[in-house]
Amino acid sequence: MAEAYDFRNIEPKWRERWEFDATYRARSDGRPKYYVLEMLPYPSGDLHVGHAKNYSFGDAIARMTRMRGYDVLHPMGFDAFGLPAENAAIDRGVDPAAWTVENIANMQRQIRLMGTGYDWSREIATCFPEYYRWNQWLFLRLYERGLAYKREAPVNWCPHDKTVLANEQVIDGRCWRCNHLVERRNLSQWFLKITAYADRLLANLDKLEGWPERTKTMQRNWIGRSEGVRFDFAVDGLDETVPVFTTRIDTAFGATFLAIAPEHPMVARLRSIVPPERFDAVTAFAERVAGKSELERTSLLEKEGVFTGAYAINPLSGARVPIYATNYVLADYGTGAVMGVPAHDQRDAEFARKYELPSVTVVVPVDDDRARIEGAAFVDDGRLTDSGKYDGMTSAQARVAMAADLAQRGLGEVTVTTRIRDWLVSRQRYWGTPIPIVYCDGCGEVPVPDDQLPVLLPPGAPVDGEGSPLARMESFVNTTCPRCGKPARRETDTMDTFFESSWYYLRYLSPHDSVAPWERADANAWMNVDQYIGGAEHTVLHLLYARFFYMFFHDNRWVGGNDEPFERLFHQGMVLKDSEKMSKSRGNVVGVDETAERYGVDAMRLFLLYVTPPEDTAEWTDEGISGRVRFLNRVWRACEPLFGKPYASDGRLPAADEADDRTLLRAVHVAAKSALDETLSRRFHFNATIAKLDELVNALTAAARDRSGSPVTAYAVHALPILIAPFAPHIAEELWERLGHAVSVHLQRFIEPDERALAVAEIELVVQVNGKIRARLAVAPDISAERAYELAQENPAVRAQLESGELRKQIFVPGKLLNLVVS
RNA sequence: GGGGAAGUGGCGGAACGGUAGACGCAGCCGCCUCAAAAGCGGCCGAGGAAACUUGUGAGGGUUCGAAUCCCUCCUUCCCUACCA
Repeated sequence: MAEAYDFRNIEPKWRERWEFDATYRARSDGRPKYYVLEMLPYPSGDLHVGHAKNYSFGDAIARMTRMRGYDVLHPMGFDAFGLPAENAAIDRGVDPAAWTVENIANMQRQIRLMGTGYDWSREIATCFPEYYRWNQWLFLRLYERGLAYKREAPVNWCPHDKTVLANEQVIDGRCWRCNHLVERRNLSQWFLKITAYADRLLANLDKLEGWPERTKTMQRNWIGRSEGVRFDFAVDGLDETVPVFTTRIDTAFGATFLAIAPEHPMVARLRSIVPPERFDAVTAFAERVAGKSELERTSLLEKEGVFTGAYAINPLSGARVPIYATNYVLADYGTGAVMGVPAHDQRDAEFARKYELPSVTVVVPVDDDRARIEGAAFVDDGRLTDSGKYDGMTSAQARVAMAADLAQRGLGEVTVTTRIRDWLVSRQRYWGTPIPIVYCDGCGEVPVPDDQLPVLLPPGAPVDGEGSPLARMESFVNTTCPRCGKPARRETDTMDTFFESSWYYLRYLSPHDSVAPWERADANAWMNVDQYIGGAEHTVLHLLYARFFYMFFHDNRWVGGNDEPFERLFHQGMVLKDSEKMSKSRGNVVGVDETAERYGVDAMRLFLLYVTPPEDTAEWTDEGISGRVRFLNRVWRACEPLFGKPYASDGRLPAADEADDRTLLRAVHVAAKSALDETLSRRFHFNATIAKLDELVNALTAAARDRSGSPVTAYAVHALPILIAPFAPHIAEELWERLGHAVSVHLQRFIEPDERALAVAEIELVVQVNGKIRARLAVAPDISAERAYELAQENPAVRAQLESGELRKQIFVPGKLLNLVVS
């Protein structure tokens, strides 16, 4: 009995060889470049088959592209700063650096175990000074241009743990660790001015043709550009105005109150003109609302408010309306104040009903037959009424006219408001990049000079969850002012880890550079990322931040080409087990280690690519992967007869005269064409390609029974390792070697689909009568319409149908079908 | 409330206006075997003995022809959410 396919020996053997031979290193040798990248992973725990799906997919694309003659850059690294390491430190007293290094080692081992073809010579880990010094360098460049700045902002603060919490660490308004109510505190925070790029981030989306439409839509919504009018309400009895923003200025005559955020600066200034008890009530309400986390505050459906005791004058209608402090107006969107129009805004309607404020209809539907829903505001455009000189105008006309009038009176202007806010990048945390700023009593805020970078993250900080560890390290805090040399204090906040991941794709290009984060020449050579792969959960955060950074780099001429980093984007789907997301708490995690040990890596990779199209959610089943193990065994047996016979095929297309040979030859090229088509179309539906490989192996199995010695069989056997190489790299390499080849199968050219091999001698021509199939005729592929019609008439079933009426029309699709229209 | 994606056999899926269900999983039958496993061959949407009829969430439309394009509705999943 011949030797069976033994993945336990074969797979590790080839991984070592590839590593030793640097098989997957990008060469920069003049071939066209291709940069394929999976999103920078966080090195957490063990990999499961969900991760494996992502890596199998990216690796298949990289391998296919390399075999098509491209110089492929496919790097890997680790997003190594962040909370899990710090939490491990807090909970178990371990050193975050040691914990992270250990995790990286394990994850590297597992990624290598998968046989992925990364260029490890370019590996990065963001927690090392060689990387994060460039974070600091980039931060300083942003700072110099006014794009990084510090201001007071409300953050989640746990009074018990004395620390700031991320939004996701606030559960039902309480601290996830100690369960104390979280407060919102105004703290001085660092921001990046992404809003300065809002218009460009939005406009450029139209150019990103290789991005999924839904991702672009989500980014558009996130940026949330609204065109409207900003105009001023005068406060009655006070020489002050409250600006409001609205997209529906046409409803201005329907404003029956003015709603302002409790944090609005006007609240304090009303003290002099309102009764003291009203002022106290407003202050109490503001404190109550402000103490709540944004999460809790916005998830409250009930609208609440307090009358301030003051009134404002509507500049258009002249109406005097009460000013309310409310919980549903956000302080940091628009102007923090809105005109309340119960008749034409659903939120205002709910608020007005609760506080018994009047509703005045000023827009009526143009076609009145639409059924009105009781209690609902009429929010559509219509025709104006009870709006003074604007009566009779359409909403669109009124918007123009009112904006013009306000502008002329100097009381308002057409303006644009965006939903996106500046990016809060400072964290009162330890395990991150120190922000390179020094505070000096004499000089103020002083940036650390480039030649003093990196500001090292000091070891041995008190990481115990009791507030900012760096702030409690005297040795870190105390320094000298870079400007005047006097004693000064360091900034003790660290950066959000999204900072690192906003530019890492450039560091791969010059990974060991010690004079710049990357070389412009390298960026010119490799950017853009041709294919970016990652989960849809990063749609608005990472992908927006990275685009913002890249625009900044482009504006500074640090990169050439266009101002978008990612040419094409692909969101891979998840892998479920028992129809549920894999998680430790559910106990349904299918690990990479166990799966590789049990079934082999190649079978795992094949199954993950085969079970669904890559963008779909897949379901893990043990039966499913068993099918791929069977497939690989069949592949092995098909090739086995030619082991050690290097001259059985020279790889050139053999003549195929017999029908069986032609079928086999065709199966080879159908599979090759599928792989190529899926790659070129960027659908990457390799599940369809692998199905064609199944058919090829079925054909080979049949051939082995009948005529194992034919030149076409030998050709197909030699083609098979090349065809499966992108998907099952280990077995492909082993077979290739056993078939007598010395150079890696992964450095071979992929099989170019050949028209002669794809051609068939005979096709089945479908004959329809009035669209219903009545016959299938075996004919030559190039049969003419006339001849097809003649043959169709000879067919009894067709003839019977034709007799039922008169032939009106013939539709002939060459090589496919003939449709006869009879009536 | 807003946005997006998707509904095809027992299951995963294939079919980018032209033969619906490729390929695989599960199941059934056979060969091989003392037997089992593995392997190999065959069957496998529904109704029907067959001819044939019917069938891609529901309904309508466009077309010689629709799973595919358009409209209405239903269902599921994902994202987002008091954004004025």
